[in-house]
Amino acid sequence: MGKEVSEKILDLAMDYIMGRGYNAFSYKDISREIGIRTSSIHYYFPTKGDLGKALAQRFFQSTTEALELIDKTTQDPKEKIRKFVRIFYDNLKSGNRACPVAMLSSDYENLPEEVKREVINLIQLQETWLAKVLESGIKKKVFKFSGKPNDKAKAIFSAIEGATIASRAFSDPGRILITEDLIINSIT
Amino acid sequence: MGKEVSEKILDLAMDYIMGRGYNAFSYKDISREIGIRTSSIHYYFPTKGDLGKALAQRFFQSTTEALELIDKTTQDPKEKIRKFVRIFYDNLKSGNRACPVAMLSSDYENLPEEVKREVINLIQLQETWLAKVLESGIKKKVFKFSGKPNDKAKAIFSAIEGATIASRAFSDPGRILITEDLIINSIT
DNA sequence: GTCTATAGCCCGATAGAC
DNA sequence: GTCTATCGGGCTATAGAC
Repeated sequence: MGKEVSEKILDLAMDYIMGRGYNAFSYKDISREIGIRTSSIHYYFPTKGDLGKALAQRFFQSTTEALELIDKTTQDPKEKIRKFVRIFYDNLKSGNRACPVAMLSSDYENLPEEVKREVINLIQLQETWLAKVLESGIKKKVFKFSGKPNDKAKAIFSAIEGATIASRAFSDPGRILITEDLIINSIT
Repeated sequence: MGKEVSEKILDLAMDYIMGRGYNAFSYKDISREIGIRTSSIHYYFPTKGDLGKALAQRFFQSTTEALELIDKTTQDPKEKIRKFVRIFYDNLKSGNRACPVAMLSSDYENLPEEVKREVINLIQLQETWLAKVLESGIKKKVFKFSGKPNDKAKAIFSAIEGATIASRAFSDPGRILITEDLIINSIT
């Protein structure tokens, strides 16, 4: 049994967003690759905002699971952060795709309202997780920094997002790794 | 004597790029604000690529001068980096504008060739300057880090760019300041 | 240098047949 | 569910009058 059409649409839209951004792909791009007409895509996702929202929500789900997996398999806070960064690195290595949150954030002003809301949720999910890891690292005395874990989490996430954008633009995934060093150095 | 029309066009285009991005403003947006027709803008900048290129080159010039000013008025490497970050912070405070390089980088795939080239130049200009500051900081023993200054410069610039994107999207310039802390902590 | 007018393209979206 | 056909709008860009 093949994949549902709506799933194929979401997969392709995700690739386009990670590679070019939300406003740089069209229903036509997707229709061409799937082999159906643009009007058929509107059957599944009446507006592009609907598509963006569905896609962001699906990504929220898979990100939640990825973070839970890290928590389940790793205790050391420093190692958790390394695994977190690894996700972004792998996306860049395989297909030069930036984090969808970074792409959506840099296009934030031009997004439909319903998509904006999902972007906020995605950032909060990841920054909250990072803050929790930082706190546990402080408690275990493997991390050392001044300031609130929450603020540190914001700075770390921004740094990773910036690195994915530069990495993708210049096809240089190595930028993620040197950013990982910067982050680890700043909290140990 | 008023400003040249071509200067007004460049000023407005710069504001739009810093606020929305290169592909999210049109000749019509600019024509509306200046009070001339779009065809008149084509008289000064035949294609949008010409406009983007001219604008990036003008920004290269002003950035060069800003960096020279820092070098002339500041000796302490740490203080140089603080002044560098301050530039991005001020742009966000006054008008919620992100660094044009960050905006252009995140839209990189969708830029005309001639603009892409200028973006590369702009990044190199700033990363080279940062690397120089880092080296002098190492020599003066006010900085301490492993790895190449060049790589550290890339990571620092990416982090700042990411912070400006998040700051602008969520109207929270404070993100720049916590990123400044992260950077300073990672090299001292 | 600025205008009017328009070409040519792409976009998201809808109506209605099958 | 998928199609054809089309609408209304946006965009960059050009031709040619003044």
